[in-house]
Amino acid sequence: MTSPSKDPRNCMDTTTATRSIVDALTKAIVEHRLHPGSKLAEQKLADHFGVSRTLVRQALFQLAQKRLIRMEPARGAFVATPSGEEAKQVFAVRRMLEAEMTRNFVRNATKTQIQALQEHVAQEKAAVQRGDVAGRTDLLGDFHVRMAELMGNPVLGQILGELISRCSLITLMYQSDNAAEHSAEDHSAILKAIVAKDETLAVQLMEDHLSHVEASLTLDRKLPNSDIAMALA
Amino acid sequence: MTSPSKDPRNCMDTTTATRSIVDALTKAIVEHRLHPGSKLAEQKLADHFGVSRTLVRQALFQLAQKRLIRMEPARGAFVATPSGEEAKQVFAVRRMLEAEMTRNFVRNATKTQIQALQEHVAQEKAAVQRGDVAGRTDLLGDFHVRMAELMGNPVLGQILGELISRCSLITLMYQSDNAAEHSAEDHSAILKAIVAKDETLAVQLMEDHLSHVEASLTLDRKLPNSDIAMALA
DNA sequence: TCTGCAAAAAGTGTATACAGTTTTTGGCTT
DNA sequence: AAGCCAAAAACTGTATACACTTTTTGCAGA
Repeated sequence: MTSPSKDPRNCMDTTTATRSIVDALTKAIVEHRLHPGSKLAEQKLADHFGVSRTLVRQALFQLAQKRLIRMEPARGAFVATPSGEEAKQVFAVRRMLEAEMTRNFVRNATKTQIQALQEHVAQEKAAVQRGDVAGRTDLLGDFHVRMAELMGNPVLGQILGELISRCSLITLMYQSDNAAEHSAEDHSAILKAIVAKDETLAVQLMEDHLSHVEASLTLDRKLPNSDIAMALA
Repeated sequence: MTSPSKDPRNCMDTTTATRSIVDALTKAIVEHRLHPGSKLAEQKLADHFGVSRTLVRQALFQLAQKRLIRMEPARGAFVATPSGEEAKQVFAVRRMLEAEMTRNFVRNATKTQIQALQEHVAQEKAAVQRGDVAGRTDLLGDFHVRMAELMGNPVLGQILGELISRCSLITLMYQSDNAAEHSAEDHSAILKAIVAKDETLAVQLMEDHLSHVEASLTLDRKLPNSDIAMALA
């Protein structure tokens, strides 16, 4: 490349550049288009996004902080392969946060907010029925983030969003059967309890829901997929 | 502190370089040696740490993700000035997490773990009595992180650690009177309830403790300090 | 003296260069 | 043919270069 100065194609917004790479990679990982253990070579990503390695590296560091990838010194970045132990911890934290979140939601939610959740659940059901796997996974996770945001607590929303992203990796690695339809039903039941202002029931259903999702995984199993995938890569 | 000499040999562990900058800046912010709103010029930091701007920038991006600094496009990085609204949200999340954490701790903690916490509280009291402000602040926050780690849940520990770092900034900006001694007493009371295996009381005391810390702040006032400081900078 | 503006200085955003390390490749030995 | 070592290729880690933006400085005019 011998054109050092003016590049006519330089129309990319400055601060948005790194963020858009983070978002694209996050989406690819969460949507399971990048598998756990996959190598993320900097130059290849740079070529793909049409930027230099500098921006790719910044994005990779941020993803590492979100635990969606892991970086090994001098070896590069790989899509994370969370252990069963870590998976249990993530679910434990989610239960802590979401139980209390549900309690507060029952107490303080306005009609408009409840209506927003109802529309969301309707979308979930539609996605499940039309067999839209990608959209379904997205919506099922978004239910929880949406609830956090509706509570007017972006701090909670962001933490929960990151935990849910990690759960996306976890469910991919450890899923035994697909409990997605069941999740949509769980959400519906939780919402019904919220509408009825039954605080105790709503909290209980939320905890049960998360425990059920966790229980549907085989967290105590070996890690066959990722290790073999890496070994063969 | 003078920066270490430039070593021609590559003896610095690769991943440790950026991390050490993050840790140093985090410590400086949490220990209130860098005030909210202060400009963090990249070249100055680079000179101070004896590295290039590249590593400083990586560190700054990570600090921005931890919300300890904010980055404005083309204007640079500044120590964060969390709003009262954000402060309330952080405390709300802490209450959610730590209430449940305390409950689990009462149920599952071993004698060794309780003993570790007791030693920690003893250290707190010592620091308070000898008037060691920096060590005191550090230890008071660490009590909560230590508890999370003792539960065998590093995921929780990290999230809590980041929230507590943010609280350090918050207390600096909004503190009206110094409730540090009172915090040490609170910790002592919580621990007593844990030893007595009184789950309900321990949880209640923890919630009260956090509410008390939050209440000791004047979160609803305008932000005079930081704005003026920045305007005069 | 104060205001306005242009030039300079400083600073950020991105690309590229280069050194050191890891991985791959290819040939040589057994 | 299989295994092992050396050279090459690929890749990561850090520094530097350069374009563009913001801030400061200095001077002319009112």
